[in-house]
Amino acid sequence: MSPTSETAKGGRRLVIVESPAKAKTIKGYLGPGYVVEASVGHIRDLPKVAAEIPAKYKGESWARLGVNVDQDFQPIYVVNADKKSQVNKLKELLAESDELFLATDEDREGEAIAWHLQEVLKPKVPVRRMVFHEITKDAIQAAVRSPRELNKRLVDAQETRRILDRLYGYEVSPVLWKKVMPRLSAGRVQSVATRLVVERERERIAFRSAEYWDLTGTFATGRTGDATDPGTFGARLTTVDGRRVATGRDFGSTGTLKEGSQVLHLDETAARELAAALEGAAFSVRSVESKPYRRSPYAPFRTTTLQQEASRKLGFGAKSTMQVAQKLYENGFITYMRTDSTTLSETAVAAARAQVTQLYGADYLPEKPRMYAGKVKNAQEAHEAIRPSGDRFRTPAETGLTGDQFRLYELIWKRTVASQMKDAVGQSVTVKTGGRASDGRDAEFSASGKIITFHGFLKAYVEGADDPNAELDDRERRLPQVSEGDPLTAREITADGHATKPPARYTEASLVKELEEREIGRPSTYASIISTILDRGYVFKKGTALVPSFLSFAVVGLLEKHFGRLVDYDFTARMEDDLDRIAAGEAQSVPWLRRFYFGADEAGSGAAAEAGNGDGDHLGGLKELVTDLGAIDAREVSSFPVGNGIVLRVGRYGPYVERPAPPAEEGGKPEPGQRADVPDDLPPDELTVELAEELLAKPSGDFELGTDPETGRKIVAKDGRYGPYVTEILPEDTPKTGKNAVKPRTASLFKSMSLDTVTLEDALKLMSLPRVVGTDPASGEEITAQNGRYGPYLKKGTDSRSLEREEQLFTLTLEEALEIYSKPKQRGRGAAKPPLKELGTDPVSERPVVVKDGRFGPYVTDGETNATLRRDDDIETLTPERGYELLAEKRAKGPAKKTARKAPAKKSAATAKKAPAKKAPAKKAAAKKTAAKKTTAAKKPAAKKTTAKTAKKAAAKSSSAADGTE
DNA sequence: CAGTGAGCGAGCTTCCGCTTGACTT
Repeated sequence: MSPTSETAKGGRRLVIVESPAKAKTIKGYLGPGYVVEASVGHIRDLPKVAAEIPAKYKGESWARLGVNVDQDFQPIYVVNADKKSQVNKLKELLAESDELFLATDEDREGEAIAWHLQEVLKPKVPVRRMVFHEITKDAIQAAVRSPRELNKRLVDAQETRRILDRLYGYEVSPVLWKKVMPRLSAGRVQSVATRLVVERERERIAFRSAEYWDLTGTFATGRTGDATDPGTFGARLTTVDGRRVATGRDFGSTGTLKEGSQVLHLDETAARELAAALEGAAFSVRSVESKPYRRSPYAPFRTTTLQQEASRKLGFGAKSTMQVAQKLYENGFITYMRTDSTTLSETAVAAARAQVTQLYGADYLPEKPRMYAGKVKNAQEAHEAIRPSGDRFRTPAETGLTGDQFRLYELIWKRTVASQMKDAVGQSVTVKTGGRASDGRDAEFSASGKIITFHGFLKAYVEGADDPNAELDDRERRLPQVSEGDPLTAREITADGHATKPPARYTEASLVKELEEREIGRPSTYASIISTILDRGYVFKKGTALVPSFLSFAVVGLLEKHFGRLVDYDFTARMEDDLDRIAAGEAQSVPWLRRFYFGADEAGSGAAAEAGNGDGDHLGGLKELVTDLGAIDAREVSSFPVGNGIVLRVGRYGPYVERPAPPAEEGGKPEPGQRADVPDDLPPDELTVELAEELLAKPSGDFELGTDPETGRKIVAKDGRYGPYVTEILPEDTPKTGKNAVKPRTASLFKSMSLDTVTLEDALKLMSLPRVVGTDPASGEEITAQNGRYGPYLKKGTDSRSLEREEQLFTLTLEEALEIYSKPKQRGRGAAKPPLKELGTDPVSERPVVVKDGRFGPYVTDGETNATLRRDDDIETLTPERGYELLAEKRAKGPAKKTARKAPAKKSAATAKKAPAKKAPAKKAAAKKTAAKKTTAAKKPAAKKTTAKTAKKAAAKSSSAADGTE
């Protein structure tokens, strides 16, 4: 039953694959009668943001998660916004078809995509599941002939994974917003990736270097060198009086020899003395040892190895490697680039072998094709290895490619061809030579060389190495032809000093490699994992190295301490095992999720046994961990001792060092202590006590403006929490506490001024504020002009009036001031402003509805209920109906939310009232500074949010403090 | 992380895995 005979019957089939490029290729293999279209990846998912949650679930407590945790973790699926048009297209095509083939990838995600397609398209025609692992005509036609059923268990496993990731991400991230900084994130993959980078940095910080010395000698045979025999060779000192000389490997991370080590540790003096004593000594060859050398080619590329090699050889980052590969794939030059398989199809093997014979000759071709078994533990092998496409590989020159695409193609081509070539073989030789020093000590030197007699695959491809020294591995090194007993002359013997080095930082490529080995992440996500941790500010790049920020130390520290199980390196691996059992029908999704989320209280229950990833009797669920946050001390998780009593703290505006002030006297207010900003890009292992002292001694970012001629004090301009300001430096002996405390005069810059242009004159003028404008003849009260939180204002006793312009602080006359005071106080600029739009009368409250502009942007109000416009709403096009709808929504959820929130806050009712007062100050300046520091998008909302969280935190803190004293 | 004087509506951030264009700079 060939496809063509089916066509003759007039049946029309719709085949859906994941990728458009794949659809194009397959179309050619199936011919007429088949319509091949792509789903373009997943088409449905849990709602990502609040706006995507269907209205009917909006009031539910779990709606935020998109998963009904109270009812068997029922997920809410919505068609992805960017896939709606594609889904419609598929629906139309299906309407004209007699049969549907779901030909998505044969792995967990692919099976799920097929299931979602079936759910969304609701086909009325027969549905078949069709799978293939290579895109060749034979494979595709065979796949069409032998379809199978959808594997619902595999879909269950995927859904379980999806829900777990959602619960983890959307429950733990908010903990970070509350305890560290808004907009941060946590997730099964990114948090472990960040932890790896942080732990490596911790090792580097703890590392103590060791210095050790040895000798290098140049030995001559007495013969003149030629092409096959160099005549001389270099060798390194290995033993003295039979005792091995220490090398880097003999030292631990503490800078001392490893426990129980018997090796000889030479320092500079000892090395130089020995070198001198060996001068003129007679040497001879003690042994010549020859071993066969054999090396097999590397497996063809999969995603991670491609990323590693492109990084080492071409200097590409993971993201650009994938972008270039995507182009090559789309234009038909290579097979699919997101794969965990190293398997080549039969066609590919044949093509590679043909090319080996053609380019290198039959001598380089092994008798049988080489097979590469998958080394990746959780590999799903839905695709082939990454290789040149087609049944005949185009040489790089034949492709007509240029630039990065050419270079990446060449790399892939070489690696693929080399993978079907013979081993490289040769001999490795070790020559030992010894002599007696003038002081009687015996010194032995060793040299090793390698001769390759048959290059095999090395003709085509040599793998790059992260460590440049290791790259020499594949190179030849010839030693002179010597035999035991041959006399040698030591031409030169030099003492060399070495130091042990801390473990290297991860690069993008080595981190991806580590993640793959630990079964964390998938080929389609490796590049984006890097992007995520870079975007969040958890790591930054210094050259190719990934350096963790202090922020990541705080975040990882918190997660390790309070969510240890979730950032365990084996968490994902265990999850994979459990998912496999779900896919095999040996375990159930719901009990597994229940145990993860609600914990397992009933010991030995079926659920506990099935989840299988805990060790204790009682396993606290995620929900419990994120509900009770009292145990997480925000200050503690963001503080790290540096030494000398100095603490590094991660603040909302970046890292800073602090030397806490001495404890406050009885009843006195604690002093803030001495602080200094730490550059955002300072690698944590470079923050020494010395550097911290230096930073504290010379606060960074100060602009010295000069000296106040009247007081002799230094005047500086700084960037503070509330924006740029000027202040004076008080003499060291000024009392800062107690009764006679003197505070420095400070003043915010006017908006027209900037830190780098402000002059001493400006500063002195600003610091002269508040200015006495005059006395109100009516009351005898003094009227002053000053600059405050809300801008310039006049003050008379407790009565204040805002001024329009900052300059008025200096120019306003008493008459003008009295004029202002003669008018009633104008409250709030919003009140004076006319509404942005009038919408008519609300059907429920029967009040006029208008759109106003407020602190949080435009909102609709009927004078009683207020509702902020949503992201998609536009003032211009907003209809009255939409306005009523927003108000109705707000009325519906308003009271429910209030009671829900009040319940846990009972204890702190008294302190909670104070919070709003504290809330305001940080607002304006926080916005400014955040905007200045962060270059990423969406600055304003982030800064505004800070306010609320800070206030809440303050309230929470004071309440817990109060609890403590009871 | 400076220190001041009012009053006003919250809503959103975030996960991992599949896939590409459609957007704007």
